[in-house]
Amino acid sequence: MRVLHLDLDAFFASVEQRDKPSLRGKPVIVGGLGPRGVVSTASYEARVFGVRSAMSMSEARSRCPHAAYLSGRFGVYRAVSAVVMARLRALSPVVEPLSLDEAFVDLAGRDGGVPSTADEARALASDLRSTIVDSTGVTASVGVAGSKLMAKIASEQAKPDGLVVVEPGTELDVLHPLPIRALPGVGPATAARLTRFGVKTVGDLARITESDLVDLLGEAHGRSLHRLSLAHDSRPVSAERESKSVSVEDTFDRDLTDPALLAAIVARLAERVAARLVKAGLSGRTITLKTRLHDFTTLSRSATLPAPTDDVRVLSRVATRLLDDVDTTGGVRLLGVGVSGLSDWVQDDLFVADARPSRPEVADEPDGQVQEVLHERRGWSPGMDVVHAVHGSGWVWGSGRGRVTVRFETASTPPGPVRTFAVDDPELTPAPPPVVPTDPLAAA
DNA sequence: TCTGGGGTCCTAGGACCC
DNA sequence: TCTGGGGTCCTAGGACCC
Repeated sequence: MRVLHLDLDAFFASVEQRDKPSLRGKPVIVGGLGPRGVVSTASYEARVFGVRSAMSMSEARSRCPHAAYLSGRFGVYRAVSAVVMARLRALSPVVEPLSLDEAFVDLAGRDGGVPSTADEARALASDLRSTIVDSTGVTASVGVAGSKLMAKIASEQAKPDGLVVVEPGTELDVLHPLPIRALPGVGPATAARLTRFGVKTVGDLARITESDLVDLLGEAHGRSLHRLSLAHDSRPVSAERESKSVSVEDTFDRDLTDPALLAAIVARLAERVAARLVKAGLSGRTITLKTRLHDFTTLSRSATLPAPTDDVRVLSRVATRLLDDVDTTGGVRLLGVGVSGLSDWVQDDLFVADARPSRPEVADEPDGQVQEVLHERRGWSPGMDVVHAVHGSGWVWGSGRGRVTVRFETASTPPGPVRTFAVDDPELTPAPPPVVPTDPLAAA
């Protein structure tokens, strides 16, 4: 019983009820209040009416018109969460937060070590729950078990405001009667597939061979679900996990079509991403533009730079250029900009067009590094304007490993063809920066 | 007035390299 | 002019989680 899982009950709604006594005992729904909002958290009083997380606000309003609807105060939630996480770290230094309201704790890192009896585990978890409600005013449900899987399932069963300890040897008794959706990694699509094969419970799943499951769900998913169905779970609780991507996105109240407006929004999203990268001391190589169209189809377009950046000009340039590859004429409901391939350093000023390679020329590079040196000398990066002796003018679409991809534009047939060159192609040279258009958002 | 925003992980195909 | 296989990088999409 070395893993503890804690989950704050209806967290956002509980904080609101804590801070505003008139909301206590009443249905409270926190989420987006705009025309396209969804429910983030529903209090237990609201769940009685069938209101659930991720439900559209319009549906929530029709199910529970008398509820209090709130947009949420994330600064407050973060502060409450920090108090809770501190309490957990006081228990054991090995704490893995999953979100503001949830975390695993490895009790092996605790002073007294892993609790050896169920009674000891119960006493420990019970103290923790009291401490949390006393220090934050919100209740928590806790599960204690031998693995992450079982601890999480236990806390789910403990909800709300409860405690469940899974004793060693009883795992399959707890697990096998549950519906497959109880397993982490079984969402609507996987559940539908499995149901077609007559698999409804975790016990049913456990009777399928690993190779059949791999055939059905793919290598990684099949193997992992097979193990989980047998309560085999050796995933460690990991305190420090580095982030792999940073992104921002906005859904609009109505679909947008004006290309200049869309471009200005993308530039603004890029600014927000850049600000977050800078604040976190991160930079990234791959820039992704996400577009959700009027019919909810979602597209992504990405470009990878030769080296990481956190420069707002580069991010903005590349992201707006990626938008050119998307047909937005039918209307766009969401735009997003993300950065991945993160490092905790920035290669200074390498891609700034007007401050380009005053880079030291490296002599005597070993063969394996020649390509990288070419990258640095040329400084090709997506978004940069270029001229090619044969194909005319265009802009850099992507680059990597000794090649650079260029999209050529012509006045008559935008967008023009995409062609790939060696990074050191002498026919390919940087073009002067284009005239910056005025910001349509300023006018709007 | 169906369907947010922030993430993670996986797959598959093509390019490229050995 | 005949056939491979493995490995990495990149892109796009999808499932899933809170």
